[in-house]
Amino acid sequence: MLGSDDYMNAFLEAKRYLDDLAAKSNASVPVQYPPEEKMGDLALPVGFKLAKALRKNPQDAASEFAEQINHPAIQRVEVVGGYVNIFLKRAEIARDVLQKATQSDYGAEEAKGERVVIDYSSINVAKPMHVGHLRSTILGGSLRRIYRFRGVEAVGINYLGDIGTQFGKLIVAYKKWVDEQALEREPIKELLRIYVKFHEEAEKSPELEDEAREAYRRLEEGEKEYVELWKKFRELTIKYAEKIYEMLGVEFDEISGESFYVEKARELAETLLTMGIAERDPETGAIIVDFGEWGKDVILKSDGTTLYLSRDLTALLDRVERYAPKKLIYVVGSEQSDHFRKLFWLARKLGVKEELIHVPFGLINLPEGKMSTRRGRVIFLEDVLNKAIELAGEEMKKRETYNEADARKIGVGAVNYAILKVEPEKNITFQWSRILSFEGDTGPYLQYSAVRARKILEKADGWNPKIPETVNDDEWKMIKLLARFPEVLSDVMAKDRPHILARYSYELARTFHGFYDRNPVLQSEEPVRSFRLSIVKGFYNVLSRSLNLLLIDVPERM
RNA sequence: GGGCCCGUAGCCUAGUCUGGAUAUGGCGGCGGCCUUCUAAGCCGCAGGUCCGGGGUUCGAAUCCCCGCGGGCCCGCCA
Repeated sequence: MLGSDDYMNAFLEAKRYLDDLAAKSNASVPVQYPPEEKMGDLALPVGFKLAKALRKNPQDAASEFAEQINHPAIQRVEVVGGYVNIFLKRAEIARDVLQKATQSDYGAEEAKGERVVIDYSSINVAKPMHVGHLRSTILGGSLRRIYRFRGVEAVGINYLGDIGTQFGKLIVAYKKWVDEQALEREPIKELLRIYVKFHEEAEKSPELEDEAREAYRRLEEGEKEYVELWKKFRELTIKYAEKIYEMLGVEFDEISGESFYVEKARELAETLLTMGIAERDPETGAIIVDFGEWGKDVILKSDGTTLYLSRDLTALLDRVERYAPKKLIYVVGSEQSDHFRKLFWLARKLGVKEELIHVPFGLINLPEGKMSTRRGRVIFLEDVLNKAIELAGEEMKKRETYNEADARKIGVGAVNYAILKVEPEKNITFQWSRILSFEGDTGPYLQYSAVRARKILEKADGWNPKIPETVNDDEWKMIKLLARFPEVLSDVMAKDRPHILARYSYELARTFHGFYDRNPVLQSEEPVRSFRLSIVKGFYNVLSRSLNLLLIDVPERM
């Protein structure tokens, strides 16, 4: 299993001990974290289930269960109703957790030679990136980092939409209307301009559509001039997108594209036909697949050209062959759920055994409705990022901490966190005020807590690994949260949902702000000073790692 | 008509997989806290039919069924 866990610390070991104990007693209940400090550190609602079997009331059943609890890290046990509340030995746990959480590789795992392939961003050639592209791009980029940190070789693929009839339109438009100077300055904006112009003109002169079809046909046949233009569009797009990816902190291992798979997809469609998985439509001659209750789908058009289902299937097989991954992950909008269901079904028919995961996410809409690039109802990604950076800069100037590099980190951090913290399935209505907010549950709030921590560490000249006899509630809450970091990462990988890490990071930062406010570090007497410094160090280590995994950098100052 | 997703305070949101203690936080509102490590912070107050109705269960925001509202998809676009 991915993310198996040889990462234990004393806290998680105690938790696992209780898990096993509950499992053995025929009352398998998950160990939970009690809502309040006075209810202990871990809890097992085990009494209710045992009551029937033991013919006792839940309280007595829980008491009987509690008698067998015997673990060196457990201080004491309280039975309340059907609950067994566990209180841990704070100092002992703290020593072990801090020892581990202050290591820079805390939460990482040894390389196991496993591999995953992640498909994300996958933009269309010659189209600008808008806020709608944020989710796939950031979710995928974050997952790639998380897997890699956990010792899994994640291969990030940007699978470009680089074929389709729009390229016929684009070629016609280019030859008629392109402004070379504008193309030099802002290539993608110019390509968008002529593409929009094509549609306007085609309203008046429908023969343009025929020209475009003809141009596309010649492109597919490999006419040199057209292929060169197509290559140019592709390269300009990649260059343009790379700038945005760099800003966002998103990396890829491979830039691929649908065009790579056209020929093989055609062959594959024929193969599916001979295998009896697909059939030829007697009326049109197209090759179709009957998915039963999901309906039918064309995989090879009647004119012999391929469709995205056949190309995606070919690409999937190619990825399996080249990378031999444990699983293949597609971070693609939920409107394509049916597509992936069919794609995976076909892959299974062809003997693919690897885990196939579609990570779906909802739309990003504007308050006035759906985005539409052609109608100009769209918010471009670079505009959002620039605005966020500008605003972050203004905030810094108020505090006299302004510097360009940190303003960028804060602005981008606000945007990335705003997207990553939300459960992916939900639709998001894009609102400037929300994404540009720097207070409360935001990226800058997390960054600020990290900056505060680092400032303390910079001022400290050193400390000893000492643990005082008593650990107060603020300190203890920090210890317990730090202890959970490896478990959180495992959960994220099991579900392929980075928002779990975002929520954890926020809780950690919030807890730290409270700790910071009530517990002086540098001015404290030993051994409290050293202890708190270790907590700050562990916090900084874990939070900055979490932020890194969420594509957020920690500023120097803010 | 069919399929998938979402519905938790004025707004946004966690928890739903794996049922368990008075439902998590944020924004906005009100009230406190800067002579001590950065107030992008901290503390407190107000604010809830967890969409509705049934069912299962000792126990349901969570599981099942029936509805309602919103979004997306439904063979030669991707």
